[in-house]
Amino acid sequence: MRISLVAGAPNGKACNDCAIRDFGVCAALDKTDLRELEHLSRHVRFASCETVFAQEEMTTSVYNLLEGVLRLYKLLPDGRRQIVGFVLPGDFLGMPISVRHSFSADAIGAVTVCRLSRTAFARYTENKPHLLRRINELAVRELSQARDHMVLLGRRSAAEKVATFLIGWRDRLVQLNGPSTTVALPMNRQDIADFLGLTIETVSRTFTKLERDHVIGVLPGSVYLLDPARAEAMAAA
Amino acid sequence: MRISLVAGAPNGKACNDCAIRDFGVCAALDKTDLRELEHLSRHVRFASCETVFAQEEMTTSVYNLLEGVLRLYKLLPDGRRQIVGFVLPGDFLGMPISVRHSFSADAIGAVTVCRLSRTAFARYTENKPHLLRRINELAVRELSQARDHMVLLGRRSAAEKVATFLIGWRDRLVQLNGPSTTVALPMNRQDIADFLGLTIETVSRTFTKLERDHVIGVLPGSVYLLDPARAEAMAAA
DNA sequence: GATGGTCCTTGATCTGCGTCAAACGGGAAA
DNA sequence: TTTCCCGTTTGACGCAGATCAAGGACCATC
Repeated sequence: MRISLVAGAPNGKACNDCAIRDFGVCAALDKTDLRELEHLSRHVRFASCETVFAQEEMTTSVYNLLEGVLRLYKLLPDGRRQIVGFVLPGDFLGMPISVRHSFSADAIGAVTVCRLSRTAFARYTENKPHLLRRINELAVRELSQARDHMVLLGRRSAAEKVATFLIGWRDRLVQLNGPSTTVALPMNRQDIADFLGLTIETVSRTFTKLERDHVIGVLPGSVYLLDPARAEAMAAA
Repeated sequence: MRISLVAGAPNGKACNDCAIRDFGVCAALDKTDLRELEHLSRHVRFASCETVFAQEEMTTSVYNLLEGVLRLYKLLPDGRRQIVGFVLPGDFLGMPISVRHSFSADAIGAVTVCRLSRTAFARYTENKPHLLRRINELAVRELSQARDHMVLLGRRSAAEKVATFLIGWRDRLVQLNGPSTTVALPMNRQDIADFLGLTIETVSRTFTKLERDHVIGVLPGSVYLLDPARAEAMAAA
């Protein structure tokens, strides 16, 4: 975990030209609001495996992810890890329940975030019901995803877990980058295992099995879906 | 699942005298706001095992639980069930992500809910930033609980799951009713199993084992903690 | 008091996934 | 080219928890 690089403040037209302008939290804001927001935000870059914030740390900031991928995870005292989510560009990270973070976030590959002071952002939202509703909407969507993931963790087999993960991840990438035959997997096998409540060996074996069954093809850093329908069926049932 | 009984509209002082006045969503509202809200809400009672709403149904209402306990669950096509939460008085049920419910809610024992039209409530909240912030706060708290539960489902042993459940449930009841030596368990063993991602047999065996180890005492419909420290240690580690 | 139903517990056995251990493969450094 | 490293795969084996099956315990109804 190396020292993070702080980029300069976004220039005058930064927020308006932001890559995630139209689908992040900021989608709820008009040009005037955005101009005000620009003064509160700073772009910050993190190298692979750097920690954006850690469990138990004070929550001083909120974040929008601009580029790259983050993993969010919780650790048990004995070191067992559960990844509670992966964060993609446009996702908002800024609804701390308490003064301390209840999970850690670190970079999978290089990332850029848009960071804002938590208190300044709270003040900013205070009388912007449209923004509050937007944040609400995002929170509720995340809650819904969290519940879906509970079903996966509590009630699905290893093969179903892996298939569900691949389909879900593909759908998120498609929404971001448009259709593609291959599904990039920037996270490693251990991350996938800790997300699905499995071991790395079981994930690896399951990938191999799906490959033998001609459902997927496995490449370094990605997979491609040979039989999307089969994969979707496994994810649904 | 029998027909639900619709109680009369709350009388003039209902909202102000409401049992959950001070800790539900409505805690964010003053007397004037409450008076307005009264016209939008109806108390509805459900008998044990009646369904308040079901997965895939249209979301027409939002709810505050007044009395009793609800279970929230998702079903897989083949019937596997994951309970995603238990609802206690004061809890708010009203943040649908889409036009259809993504989970079902039904009564564990007799319950009373305060029901409001979803659209009327949305209109009501529109220019009440304090209420929006309150709803946000509740959503974020639920999200945090959901993530904790992911850790439990993905990374804990059966004994840890049961201990964590008992401690968590006790804490919620204490917050509601004050300290007590016994922990009421209105839900049955199958519910506990489906909440913890276990089978009913494993839950039963784990209760028996905790009793043999003098951690808990098991009674019909409740348990008491003989060694709360041991139970808490199992829940933490 | 008998009957049936529901929920819970217990025992015997099975199995999916975890654990332990070794080998593979591709990229970086020497 | 060789060596090392690290992420990944594969194999052998073990076990926590699932499955299958049989018994309680309690309660309502007759």
